[in-house]
Amino acid sequence: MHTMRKSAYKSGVAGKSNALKSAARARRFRRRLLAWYYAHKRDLPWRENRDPYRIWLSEIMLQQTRVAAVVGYYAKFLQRFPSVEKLAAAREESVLAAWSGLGYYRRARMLHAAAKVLVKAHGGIFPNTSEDLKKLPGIGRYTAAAIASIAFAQPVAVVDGNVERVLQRIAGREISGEHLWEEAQAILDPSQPGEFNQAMMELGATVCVPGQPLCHSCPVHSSCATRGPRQSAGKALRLRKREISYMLRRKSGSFFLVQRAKNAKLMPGMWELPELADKQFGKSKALLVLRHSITVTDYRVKVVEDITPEVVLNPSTGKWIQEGRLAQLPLTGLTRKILRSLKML
DNA sequence: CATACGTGGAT
DNA sequence: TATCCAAGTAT
Repeated sequence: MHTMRKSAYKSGVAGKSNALKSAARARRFRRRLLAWYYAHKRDLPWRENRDPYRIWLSEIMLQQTRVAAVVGYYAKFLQRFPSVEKLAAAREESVLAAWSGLGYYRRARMLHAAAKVLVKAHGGIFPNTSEDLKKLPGIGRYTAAAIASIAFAQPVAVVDGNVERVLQRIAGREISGEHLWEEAQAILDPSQPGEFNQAMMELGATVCVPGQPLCHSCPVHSSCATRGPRQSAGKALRLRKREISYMLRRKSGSFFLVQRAKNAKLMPGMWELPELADKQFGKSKALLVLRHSITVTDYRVKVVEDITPEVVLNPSTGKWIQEGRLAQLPLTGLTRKILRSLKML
């Protein structure tokens, strides 16, 4: 049996929620939500068991990433790194290669770093409390609570984007910062925290969605103060626009690729097609033009055939890579997308 | 507390 | 086409 830390859930024990004003209402909410969850939950691969390694991996992959995008990566990653020991023993480049295309590559580096800590300092055994899990690289407050509740049944609530939206709609008002965590903890069913947390997120992801929520299908609509769209507090951040061109050099089954600087802020150490100097955009015939956005910039991307190499920005870091080796290399998502568009991957 | 970090599907 | 935004974390 694991040790509970008072600080981790003290605010919830009294069951004081502003969103659900009485204990009776909170109980009804829990009962209806969980009944709905058991009947409607999606059959997802990380719900097969409570293996903390599998739960952990799923939670890291799901950070800011849709379920649909994760499912395929999850299966392949588990096949490649079936245990925390295997992951810890791997080279970082292999881990990044398995992550290539999923985005937010820092997650993969921190996952790898955390695996090494787990094996070296914890004998490969996962801490079973939110507080201790949070000490590992890449595990913040949300992920720590998710793993602790799902894998170890620790009664700690999670707050992610889904839970935040559900709580706001239920309460019918803005809730922010620490108050969100207090509300979530107050509503949590402490007897089945992992299922309850997942039920809240499932509701937010499939019913209580942004925009037009499916209130007619909602198991807790009678508890809800909003029952409809919220006024969006839209903080539309403008994407910068930029043009960029890459060169495709191909020779007897090999591609010429360059490695990004190890200390680059964006995708350090990952491999991509050689980039051409800015002024080269539009000067030669495009093999392919596509759009691609990377965090805060919206790129118009042009891929040209092999032309004068002196306009290549960073040729010295380049290498000829055999076609068959591409899968083992940490390619950027954009490079992957380009090669796939050209049927070369 | 604001910002950067990737990508692709939904609206 | 343009914008939103998804099971967040680190700085």
